Amino acid sequence: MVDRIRRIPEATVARLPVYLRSLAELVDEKIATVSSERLAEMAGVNAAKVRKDLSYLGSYGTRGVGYDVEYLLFQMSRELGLTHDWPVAIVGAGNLGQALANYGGFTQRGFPVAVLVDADASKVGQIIHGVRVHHIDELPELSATLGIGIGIIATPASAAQDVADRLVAAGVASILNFAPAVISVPDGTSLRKVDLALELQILSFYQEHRDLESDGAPPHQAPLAPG
Amino acid sequence: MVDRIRRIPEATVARLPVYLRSLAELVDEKIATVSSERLAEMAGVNAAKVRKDLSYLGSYGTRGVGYDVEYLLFQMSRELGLTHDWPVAIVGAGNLGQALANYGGFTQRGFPVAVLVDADASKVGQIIHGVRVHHIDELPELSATLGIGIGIIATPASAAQDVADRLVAAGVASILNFAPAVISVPDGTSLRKVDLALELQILSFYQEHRDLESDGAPPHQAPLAPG
DNA sequence: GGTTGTGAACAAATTCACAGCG
DNA sequence: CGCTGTGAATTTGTTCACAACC
Repeated sequence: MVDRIRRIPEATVARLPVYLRSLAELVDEKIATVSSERLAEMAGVNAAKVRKDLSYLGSYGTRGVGYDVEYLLFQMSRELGLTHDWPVAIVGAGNLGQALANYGGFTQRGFPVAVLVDADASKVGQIIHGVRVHHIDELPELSATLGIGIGIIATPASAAQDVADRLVAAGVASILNFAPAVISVPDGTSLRKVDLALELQILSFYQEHRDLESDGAPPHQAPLAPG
Repeated sequence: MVDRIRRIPEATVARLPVYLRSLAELVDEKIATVSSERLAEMAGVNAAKVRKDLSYLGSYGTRGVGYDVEYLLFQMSRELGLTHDWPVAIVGAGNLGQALANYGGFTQRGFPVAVLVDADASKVGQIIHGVRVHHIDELPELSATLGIGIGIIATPASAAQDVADRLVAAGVASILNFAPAVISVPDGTSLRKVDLALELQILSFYQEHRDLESDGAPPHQAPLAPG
């Protein structure tokens, strides 16, 4: 495979972290090699998809043998940009923001919560789960000083667009939005959304339509969001 | 359009709640009619997609005019199964579970948190944000008594599969999994996943690859997860 | 023999473009 | 005339099936 213009499909990018997690488990179990079949089982997809996905990263497998777990883990980490930490800022120190600040999974996976930010002056100065709350007006300085690469919006929907604008203005180029609102960002800014109630509404649809269908509707299997 | 065998594509189902939210905003603003163009703008998609999506629900628009907001809202609610409440059980009364129990957005959108469930006996009996914690062994009775339709897994990854099995055994047919683990459920059970760290890892990829591409890579625009 | 890597076939989703209708 | 509804075209994603290779 020629090494040029390897644009990785969005659907594949969305699955790479799942493979990564599976590989990390294999490392823990001291397993040195893994087949696409085994990896597929762990990731909850099929083997052809695993092979196709991994092929976008390069030819890192060995025919007749499988993939070297550690080597593949390293290559994938590199491709995902996970060889260094990405400090994040959480905007909104309410219930959700506080819970996220306390969620160990972020730091553990290389996304230390460097700062909490809120518009409410009475919250500023508090230390929540070891993270200091700053006023949102300080975002530009904080962003530069702490090297914030990712902003998490955990505010009410009504504030979300304004917060997004401020994050962008502060130089934060990646945003994860938990507010139940559609927000828009300029080209060059990455945006993903997590809408909790929306997920339940989707489940509601499939529950409501369960065995209403006469003929072999597949049970609902949510794939990972592309992107 | 004949009314038979209207199977709605997964990608469409995943967008319906976004349209629903937009319609609710229009109702608040006392706006009676809306064009696909306007709705598209609010939902952050394009107009052709809105029209195609809505066409799966039926022919509810009027050519030359647009869609009646209230009528469309009603039809969509009905299709999504949101004309009645869906009580949910949250499994795992740790940080995340408690935060979710306290998240007003669920109840407000028709998903009241009826019960928190945990394996830790010392947590049982506590009232967290108005919700009583029960032992996980009580799941079958709770499920039946409270009419639980949806279970939310907010446990560590290591417990997730076991919890899923217990939910299924208790008759809960829809599961939303927050644990960073792949879980499998039998046919007939709906499953969706929200993996917080995974979203950040995807953002990391696009941040790492920003303007590495020579020629017109589109900026990352995360669509909604199909399903 | 066993497993990868990948073209080719297939399926799903998106977008175009315009006929149809109010 | 304006906007919906939808076939057709296009793009994106998945799966198949097998040649290539260890």
